[in-house]
Amino acid sequence: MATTEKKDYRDSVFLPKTDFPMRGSLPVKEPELLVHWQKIGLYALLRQQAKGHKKFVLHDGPPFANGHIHMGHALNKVLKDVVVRTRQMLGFDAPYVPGWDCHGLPIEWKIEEQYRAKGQDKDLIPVPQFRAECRAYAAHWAATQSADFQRLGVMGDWGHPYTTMSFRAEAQIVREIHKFLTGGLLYKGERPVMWSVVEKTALAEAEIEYHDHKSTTLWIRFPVVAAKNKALEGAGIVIWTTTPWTIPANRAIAYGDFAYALLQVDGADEGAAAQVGDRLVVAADLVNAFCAEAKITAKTVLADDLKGADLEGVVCAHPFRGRLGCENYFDYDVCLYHGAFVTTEAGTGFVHIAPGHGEDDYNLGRQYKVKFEPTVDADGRYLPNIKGFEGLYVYTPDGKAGEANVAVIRALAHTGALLAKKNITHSYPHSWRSKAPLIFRTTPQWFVALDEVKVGQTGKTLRELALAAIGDTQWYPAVGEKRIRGMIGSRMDWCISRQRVWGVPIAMFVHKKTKEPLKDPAVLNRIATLFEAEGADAWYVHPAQEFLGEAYKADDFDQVFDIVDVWFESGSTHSFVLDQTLPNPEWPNLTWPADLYLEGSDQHRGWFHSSLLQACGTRGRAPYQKVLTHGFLLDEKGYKQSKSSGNGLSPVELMGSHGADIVRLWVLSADYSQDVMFGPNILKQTGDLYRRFRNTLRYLLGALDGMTEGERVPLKALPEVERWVLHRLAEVDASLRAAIEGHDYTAMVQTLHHFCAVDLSAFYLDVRKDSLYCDAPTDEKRRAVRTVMEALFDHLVIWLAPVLCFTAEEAYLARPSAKVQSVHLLSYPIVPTEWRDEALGKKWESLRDVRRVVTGAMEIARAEKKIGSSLQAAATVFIGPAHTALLDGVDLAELCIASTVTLCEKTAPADAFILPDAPAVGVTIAQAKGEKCERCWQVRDDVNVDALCPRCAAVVA
RNA sequence: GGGCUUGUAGCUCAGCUGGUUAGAGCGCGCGCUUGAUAAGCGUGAGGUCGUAAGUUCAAAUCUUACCAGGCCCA
Repeated sequence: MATTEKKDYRDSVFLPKTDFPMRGSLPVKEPELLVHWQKIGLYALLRQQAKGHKKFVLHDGPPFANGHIHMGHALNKVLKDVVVRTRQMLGFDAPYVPGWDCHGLPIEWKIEEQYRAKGQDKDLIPVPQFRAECRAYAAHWAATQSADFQRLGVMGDWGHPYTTMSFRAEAQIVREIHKFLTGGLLYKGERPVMWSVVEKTALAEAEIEYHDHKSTTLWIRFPVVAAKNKALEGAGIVIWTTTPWTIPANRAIAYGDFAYALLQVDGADEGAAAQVGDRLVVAADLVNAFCAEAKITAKTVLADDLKGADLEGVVCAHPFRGRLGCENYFDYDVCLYHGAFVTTEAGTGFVHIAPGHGEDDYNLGRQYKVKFEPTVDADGRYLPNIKGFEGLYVYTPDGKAGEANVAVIRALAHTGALLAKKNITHSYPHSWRSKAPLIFRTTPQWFVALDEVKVGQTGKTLRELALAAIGDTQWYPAVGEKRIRGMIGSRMDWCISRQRVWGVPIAMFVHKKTKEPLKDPAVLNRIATLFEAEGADAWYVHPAQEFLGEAYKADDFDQVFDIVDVWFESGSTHSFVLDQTLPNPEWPNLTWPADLYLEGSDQHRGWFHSSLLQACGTRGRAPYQKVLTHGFLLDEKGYKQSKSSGNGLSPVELMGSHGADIVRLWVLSADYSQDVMFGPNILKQTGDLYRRFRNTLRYLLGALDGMTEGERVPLKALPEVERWVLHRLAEVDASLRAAIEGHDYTAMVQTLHHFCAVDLSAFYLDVRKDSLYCDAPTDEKRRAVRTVMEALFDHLVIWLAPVLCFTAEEAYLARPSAKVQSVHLLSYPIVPTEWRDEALGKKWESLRDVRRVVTGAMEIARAEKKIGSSLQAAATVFIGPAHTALLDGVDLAELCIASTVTLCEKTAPADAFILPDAPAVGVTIAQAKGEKCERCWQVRDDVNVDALCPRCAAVVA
């Protein structure tokens, strides 16, 4: 009687076996691995192991110690981590010391806010106490961020990071300031800032908000007293302003790059200030608009093509020249200058310039060396030198309009200079706190000179040095160079003083009489030494005389209490972190200059910029060899992420829900040289990407169950497919190294993924299932397969380690053969040169082309219900002579996972399947004849009574 | 408003210095497998290369303008 019951040989098949789970459960597993790394002291092991290797130092740009990390931080830190890890695995000693930027306004605000919430006046709090609270606040957030960065898998010296508020850092920052002082680069100047008369303080950009504001706009003529073009003499240059109170501060007039008209008034309405016969100059395009405002009813255009050459050198009188009560204060010349910022959008095409009361005004004034004086005091009142207007308020202490505008308008009307006025409502800066309108006002500030002074013995100015240093630096992407060059080339002197509390003081003394800063090294040393011992608080705690010593009298000096711009501080991190020439360097394993700075592209204006100026001013060159920038984080639609639009995702939450490796993989699969998008869809796709990597590792782990060294087969004894895999491994290795060299990590990830998905999963691993599952463990072929699979695993796990630092570790430790405590202690494998075999590579490309025709044909047979699994198929492959040599000795059935493949060197029949790419190959599919081997599932004609093919029968026996 | 910059299938990316029907992977549809199974294999459908002009025998690739973004300034 025939057996109807099928035999079950499942237990005799060598299926993959591993404890490495298919699902990562990363939120659970990753923290365990962090503990493992901590336990073995991984960072220290890495340093120890790489001792003596060539250094690669990435100097960390310090994030601000304020608030939770966001995806932008994650992007930046993961990139840095991958750079460091890949360099380390390439054989460098790549230490990483993370740091924090701890001083600055936002932290001050938070502390002020706490006082306000308690109803206390922060101005009554002693400075050291206030600073102590700022310090505690910064320390708290640095610790929080540190935990988050570590959770991301970022490897570094977390036990010993740098901060800008450590006593050592504060002391070194003050020493760096002193270098600029003694080098003569530091000077005191005046500069307009946004000023609140209510709070009596300068405001930073972030403290300003814009609201609608009603202003009186004026059309004012300035009589021409001298001009090259004689037609202009006696005419009036008409300016337009929205801030009447700045007229007493007027020192110049700016014109633009367009045509101006000279017109003669022929008729005017009653009440018009312009008289018949008056000649006036305005932009040609604005003649009609102006005449309407000035009630000029008839005019003759005497010229309409006056250009820069006509206007250059024109000298006007101030409208208040000779005015009674002004004591000749306004008798100076008002000259015309070209200003690129002048437009014809509104007004007259002439901009009145008060260098003390506007950014453009100030710059133009500096450019043409226009003399000016302070006009308004801290309370918003005209200073006594403004004769005729002294003591009038621009804005009163409660933020209301003062008398200044009205007084100025009245005076202008009196002198006949006022041609028209009109009220407008426009967007105007206000204090975010008091909501009062702001004014531009000059205040004394400390500047670093870019052009006026030579730096040390270099014979070059700071700007020249910086521009040269830009050329000596490698910029990735290359456009970065252009960007920073433009900024350094056109920027003004560096204003490094801030009237704040939480920072490093510009600790020095200025002689009360001579106004000369004291440069005595003994004094400066005492300052730095005390800072090193007690922090910068020392400046507020110790009496001035203690710093000055016995050689000077404190009464003769003003102590400077301005603090330094935080950009100067972060621009100095290279000194107190990297500089090995300082006494007792804190991180002796670092080097100066850094090999690499890596930050977002906004840092061309920020950290790259300030570090460059700082280092050029103190050391004559850039603190970095190479600068890499990444783009900004955008949402999936390409819009910027912001709190208000709610399109941001928290990396901390993502690590809790998906895992850090997913976040890391996202970073590395995006092109970071441009802006990087992120959102739910991209997250999902990253998860899919991840699973492919994870499952590839898992399959290899399962396939290698019980693998021993003795099982390995030498290269020469390997079948061709195995040798082809090794060839691919060699190719991938070369691609990866090239990608890493060019910082093209996207290519690195894509190469790896393509290899796993296309070469391995869809081809090699699939083809070798038969041998792996069914051949005897001692079978030479199966041993060859496992030899190659072991090589695959050993390479992949290391290649993936810099990116999937958790998953790679988990997989590595899952191998019983793991030789070291962590995959991260390994270097990239050196691929044996004999693995590379170009001819074999080409051959197998062609074989896979043939395979594609067969799988295509099978798909049709499946659709026709002729076959289900590919092992039910018997394929006939029709080839031309070109393929004879290619297929010689090749087991196509095995490659195509068919039960039989018959080669036929004939023209394919009409019903054969042909792919357009491979017209020389035709395939027909029939059902395989014979019985199914119940163990290997091949359909054969030699299956025995136990439903086994001879091979399987031998293995089972 | 200025400087720099981006826009190729639903998603992430390739497409070198202009040259045949624009590629890959993922996702999606369909099918197979049920011995990688919350997996694996096969196969199919998706793009007027942001828009519009122009240069050229020929443009995703060069030029200009425009649209929509981004960074930094004003």
